[in-house]
Amino acid sequence: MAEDRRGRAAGTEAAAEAPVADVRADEARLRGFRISGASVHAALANEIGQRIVRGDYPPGTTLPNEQKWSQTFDVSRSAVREAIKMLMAKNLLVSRPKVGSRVEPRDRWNLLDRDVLGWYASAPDRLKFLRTVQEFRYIIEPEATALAATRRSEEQMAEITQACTEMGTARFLSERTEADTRFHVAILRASGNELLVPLGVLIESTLDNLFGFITREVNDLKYAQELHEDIEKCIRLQRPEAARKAVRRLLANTDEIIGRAASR
Amino acid sequence: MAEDRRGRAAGTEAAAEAPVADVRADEARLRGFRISGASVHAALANEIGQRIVRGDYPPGTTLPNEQKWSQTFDVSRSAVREAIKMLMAKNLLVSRPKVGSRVEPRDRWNLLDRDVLGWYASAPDRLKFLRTVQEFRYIIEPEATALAATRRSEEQMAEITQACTEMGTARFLSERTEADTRFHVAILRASGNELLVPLGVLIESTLDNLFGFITREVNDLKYAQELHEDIEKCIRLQRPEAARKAVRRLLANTDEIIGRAASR
DNA sequence: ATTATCAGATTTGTCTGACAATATCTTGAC
DNA sequence: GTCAAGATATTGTCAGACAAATCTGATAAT
Repeated sequence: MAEDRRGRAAGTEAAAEAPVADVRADEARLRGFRISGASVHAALANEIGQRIVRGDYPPGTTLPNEQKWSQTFDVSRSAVREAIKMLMAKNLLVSRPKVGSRVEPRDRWNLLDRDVLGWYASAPDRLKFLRTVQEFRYIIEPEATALAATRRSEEQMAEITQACTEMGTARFLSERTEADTRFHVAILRASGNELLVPLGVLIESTLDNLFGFITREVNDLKYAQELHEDIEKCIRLQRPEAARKAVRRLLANTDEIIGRAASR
Repeated sequence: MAEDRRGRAAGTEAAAEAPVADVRADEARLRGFRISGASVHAALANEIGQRIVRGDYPPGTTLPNEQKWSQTFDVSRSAVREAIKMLMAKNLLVSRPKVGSRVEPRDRWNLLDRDVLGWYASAPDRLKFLRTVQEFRYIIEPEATALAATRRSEEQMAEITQACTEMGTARFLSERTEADTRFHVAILRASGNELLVPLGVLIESTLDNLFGFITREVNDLKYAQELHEDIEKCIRLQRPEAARKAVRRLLANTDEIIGRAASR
């Protein structure tokens, strides 16, 4: 039901023979994304972005040209172009006339972008990724929380407190994870430094990745909840130094969970 | 000259009369960007993005529709769409059929993106921006440098050293600033944590903004150079704690320069 | 009176086909 | 061998059409 679409441009001739199976698979993958509600260009950006981050097209190489993509996925060139523009906006590639779209060196990628981080997180070695994020959190979160302890407004405090209690009363793990994320992001917002807020994607990514690991021990959840409440209390009482330490304890706990997952 | 832009919700007919002059001005501005080498969609993304960050279209409001942009700037709808897709990729807006493109809340913006940061930096209050970035650097750079001191490879060390010496021998301020940026970014790379690298844009932004302030005192440059060399030495000798302190001294010096500029 | 359903209108989404601009590569002249 | 001019491939830009989604308001049913 999908193969009949291929009718359009059998192209010149060469590409038509060999990659038939591949093309089928590509289409299937794209359809798979599309039915998940996204538009064509979004699904394309997702697919191509994932391939780049995954390493299918290493930095410095040029991607297939627009017409090729358009044939491969049986979509219009406009859709391909819009997808590529999105990836350009994330610094994954640059494109110039006649030369095509070249993958940028990794250290230019906008790794702290939600999508890019998502593609990056789905890389083969998740544990390594998690450890990198955790190291980053060790740098950011204690200081951000200390700032929050001194600068938070009452509204911000209320958000933090609410997220914390909702973590405790959540009845599903998904619900709890959502509140957990909200808790940490609220702290970043309360830090009073706008530049810290975008780093919330890192926390989101960590917790989403961790999602598969936890659930096991009830005691773990209980202890983690205590650690969160400690942090909430430090911010409420405006104790920056204590807040720093409380956050470090929580991160250490998270590290431990990751470590246990790694040794399984 | 900003209040007349507010023609938006004038709705169906009112908007047609008044903004004739504006349209001219808009076109002129766009041409101005275009002759600076960029493509149409890039120039458009720049213009619209800047307007959003500047606050012309506050979060939650709906932008003019695609046809309106296309008329205003006398470009094709495709170009507008590609520009908007770029801004979507930076989380500045979301667009849905029939409802239009809505500006996202500020805390969803990808503030650590190079372009967004650039637009943000050109806001009315540069000093405030600089102070925010500096606070962020205080959090990140000492730790990143400490990590670099323990983990740097020989190649990475060479890069750092080279950038440092080139800072010293630079004959133009622009050259020096470039080497300065390269120095700090090399340290981030050497930290061994990939997530730190994208934060280089912050340093780049700071130094670019500072560009207008310095030059004055030769002694300042000399002292700053010493501070950089201290950092280089700490990394070379693998002294993380000393590196942390050296970076804090440099940041304090930068703060002082900013403070002096502020009081003028 | 409130809710449910449907028709119409508006805006983005997608496709198509054409031509322009640009950079690379090739060919030819010197 | 070097340099210049042209061929060529690829993105950039444009115009116009239709599809899909969703908001609005009107009408009908409970």
